[in-house]
Amino acid sequence: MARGRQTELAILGALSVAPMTGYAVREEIRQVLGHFWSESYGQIYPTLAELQRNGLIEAQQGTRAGSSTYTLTPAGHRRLADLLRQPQQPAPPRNPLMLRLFFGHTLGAGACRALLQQAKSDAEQRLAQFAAIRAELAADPHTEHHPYWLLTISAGEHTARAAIAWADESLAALSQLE
Amino acid sequence: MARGRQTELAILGALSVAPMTGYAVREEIRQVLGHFWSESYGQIYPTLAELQRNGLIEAQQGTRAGSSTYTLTPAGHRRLADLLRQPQQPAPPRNPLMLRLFFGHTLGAGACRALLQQAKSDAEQRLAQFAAIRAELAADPHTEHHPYWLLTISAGEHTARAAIAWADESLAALSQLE
DNA sequence: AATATCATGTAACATGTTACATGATTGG
DNA sequence: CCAATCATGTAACATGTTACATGATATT
Repeated sequence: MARGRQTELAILGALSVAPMTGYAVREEIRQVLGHFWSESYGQIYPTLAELQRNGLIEAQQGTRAGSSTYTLTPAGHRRLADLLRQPQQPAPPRNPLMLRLFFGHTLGAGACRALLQQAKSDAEQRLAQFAAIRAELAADPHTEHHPYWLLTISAGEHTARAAIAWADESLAALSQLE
Repeated sequence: MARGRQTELAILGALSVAPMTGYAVREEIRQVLGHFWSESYGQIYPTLAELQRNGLIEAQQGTRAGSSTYTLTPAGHRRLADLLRQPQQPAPPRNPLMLRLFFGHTLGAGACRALLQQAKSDAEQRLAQFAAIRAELAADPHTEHHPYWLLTISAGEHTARAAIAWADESLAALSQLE
């Protein structure tokens, strides 16, 4: 019980933007928060049930038979504000790319180059996706949320550009090694 | 069984640098890989036992009664090289800071500013730590590993600098909002 | 002698994904 | 009518942390 506060926060947050079904919560998180968050059905449905039991959300009849659209109650809004204010527990870092490069001597210079090139092209793809999201946001401005959503996109862009610069530098350094 | 390949990889990698006890493996990962990896005792000791059963590592009598120093066997070296070559399963992203900023409208501009300032000062501290690690590495160069270890430090530095620039930009943007 | 650090190990708990089962509705 | 998508839910599995129990050795 007491499903992860993080999951609770993500779900209450999604429902604070608009009422929706569990399925839609998952899609929303995948498509909108996808660059920095994720939740699976195995987390979402049990958490929705618990939130409802605790009176933080209410179910309305959805557009289909057997489907429910959930809405935040006033208590749910308060709970969301409360969770947002609690300190983030920093997830222990686990970066599989760095773990491999750290043992680059054993892995070999060629394989390291391949990893770096992959990392660079991943970052470039992310940059393109962020550009697309920016365009979407500009077309349909959710006034209150807009500036904050731009903040998170900007973070993704800064990180991606840093990754590209680092990969270029590192590829050059590896070339010099031979 | 079949403890996470990631954990296996981290432990075999640590032992490939030098033979050591389980306790030392944990310390090594905390202090040397700490910026991009972590393992707990609950993972390390069972994994060491399994690696030994599978003949990938060997135990020697440690300096103390009841303690074991583990060394890679030739099979262990092959296994490490094999694991390093396998594709990284990308851990689903979970960035609690971004999750909070995304709901910044509900959280409030003041609290967002505090989060950004904290993020900036964290990044500055990381930069200082990386500078210290660079100095240490320069004093005692592990010839073969050296260039690869620098790669991972450089990644941390690029990321930290990007975080600082992003935080500054975002703080300015939030100020304009009022 | 007391305290800190080195060292091993596990049980209880927390968290999270995957794969499956099930069925309604929509669009071609 | 058939396929894709919407929708709910759970059981089995995988992963990982925390807290505790235990004791040896080093340091002061």
